[in-house]
Amino acid sequence: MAYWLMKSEPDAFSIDDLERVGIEPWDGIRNYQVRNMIRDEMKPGDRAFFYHSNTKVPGIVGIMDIVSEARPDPTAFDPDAKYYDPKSDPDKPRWLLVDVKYVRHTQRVIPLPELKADPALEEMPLVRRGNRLSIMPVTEDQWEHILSLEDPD
DNA sequence: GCCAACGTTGGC
DNA sequence: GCCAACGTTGGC
Repeated sequence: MAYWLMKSEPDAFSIDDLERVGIEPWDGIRNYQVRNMIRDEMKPGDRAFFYHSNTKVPGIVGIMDIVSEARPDPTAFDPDAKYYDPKSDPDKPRWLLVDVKYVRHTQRVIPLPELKADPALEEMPLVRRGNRLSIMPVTEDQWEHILSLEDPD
């Protein structure tokens, strides 16, 4: 079982939205490195942090389960979709998604500056300069460490 | 295959 | 809203 961190802008899709719907196709991935990771390494049963990006307080806000294999992202075929890609052919899909399932909110938002300041997390791509991956792997040690930050005492 | 221009991400 | 970083596009 592997661990991940997945970013979403809460204005587009938030942890509260995920709680409401339960299971959601994580669509809109348009980066080859991320696509290859979900295709080759992500498996049902893996667990992920939900991260709010591009918002007033960016940070980790919840936990979810990966509940599907990677499968074609139908929004790539939809001319009206925000992430429509005319080069993605339904017979040979270029973009993939996985389904994610709500587990719970974290006990508090764990803000990015706190993650950045933590020596135990300095290897995380999230806190490294210039990183732009919307999905990234988290080691088991990092996962456990972040969980230990939930309770500020 | 090079690389300038352009678009996107995302913190601040 | 600004802008650094970086991926993609397309002319050559």
